[in-house]
Amino acid sequence: MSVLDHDDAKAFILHWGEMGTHWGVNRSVAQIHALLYLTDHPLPADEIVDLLRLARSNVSTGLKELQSYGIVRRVHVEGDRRDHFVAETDLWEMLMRITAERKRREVDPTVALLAELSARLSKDSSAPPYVRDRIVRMHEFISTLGNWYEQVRTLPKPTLVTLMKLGGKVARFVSPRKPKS
Amino acid sequence: MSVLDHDDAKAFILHWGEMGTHWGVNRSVAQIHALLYLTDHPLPADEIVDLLRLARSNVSTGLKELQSYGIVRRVHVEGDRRDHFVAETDLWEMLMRITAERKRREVDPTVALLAELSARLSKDSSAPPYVRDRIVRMHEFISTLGNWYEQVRTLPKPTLVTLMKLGGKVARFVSPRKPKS
DNA sequence: CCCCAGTTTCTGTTTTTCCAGAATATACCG
DNA sequence: CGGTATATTCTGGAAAAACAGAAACTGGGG
Repeated sequence: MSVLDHDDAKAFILHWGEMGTHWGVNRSVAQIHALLYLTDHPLPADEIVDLLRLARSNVSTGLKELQSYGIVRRVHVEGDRRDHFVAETDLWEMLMRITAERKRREVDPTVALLAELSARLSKDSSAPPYVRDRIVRMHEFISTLGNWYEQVRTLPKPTLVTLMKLGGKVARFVSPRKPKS
Repeated sequence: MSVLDHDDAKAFILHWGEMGTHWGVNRSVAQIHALLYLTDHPLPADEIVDLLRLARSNVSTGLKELQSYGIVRRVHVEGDRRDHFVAETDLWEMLMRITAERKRREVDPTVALLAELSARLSKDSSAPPYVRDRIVRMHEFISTLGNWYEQVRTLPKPTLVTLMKLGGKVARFVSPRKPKS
């Protein structure tokens, strides 16, 4: 008796797995996440193995990965020596943690590289000006996005929700010359 | 004589390629994009082949892909029968087009699936309530994000830039009870 | 201090993705 | 209407990623 008895749950897990592959997350990891997300009680690794038909080793690696994102955590279940796992179910929280971790892993190193290249290019008079210009602009752009993200991510969840519901209307605050039309 | 004579340009192109692989974009495609981004004049496919050491066929496929994202376009060069290609250099524009296309390709189908599953689960009394609940919440969440994105993306670029520079300060507009502290 | 359930790391295999070159198609010119 | 230059699609092989199973490790009992 598990969520996998339901075709809709199965469909969700499969889709989530595919989705993962399109965003650079391995299929098994995404499937494990989907399974835990749908389940309302902690699951031990063995059970994940049975349900998703994955090798024990992959489940172990996958769980480690999900924990490093902070969207799955180990919990202890009374009277069972095995580790059990549960997923974050607050979707805002989940999104924030995933984006934060991906920024750390991929965006930050990119910004670091761009900073280095920008610095070197500014001194190198043999570099074509348009190359320098484009690297510098890319650096500024990604840095700015990154800083914006770091600021926004610390806002309280309810504020974020409100802002999102506002949608395009936030623009009113910045361009007061443009009335409701 | 090309941008590839410069080590910094080379480094950028290689890094951009790797970056691609981490986000589900194939390395060649990302490299072609980086090369065109750094170059200040239209390049014909053959030249991309020489510069990046890729097969002609892959360059063709890659360019098609980049064009489908709308971040590279074909231009004609006086006195040359071959197609030439240039990349979008406005980074906001680039970001918007990439995100729009990825939403179309990956997020929209996901929302569609979630809608279907939600609908079916609401009628299926045999489904555990927590499964229904979690699918429904995921559906609402992603839909909301999607709608927010569609609204924001139509805002004029300068407005977006201003909003971004505001950073966390936008929160002031929504929670007026919290002064500057 | 040894045993054993539970977990992680390692290694060879399978699967998937990527890509070079060949084959095919399309546009342009005389 | 050929012929040539350019571009795209197809296909088999190479490279990379994912995975299963075995081996190694860990940490509580007894």
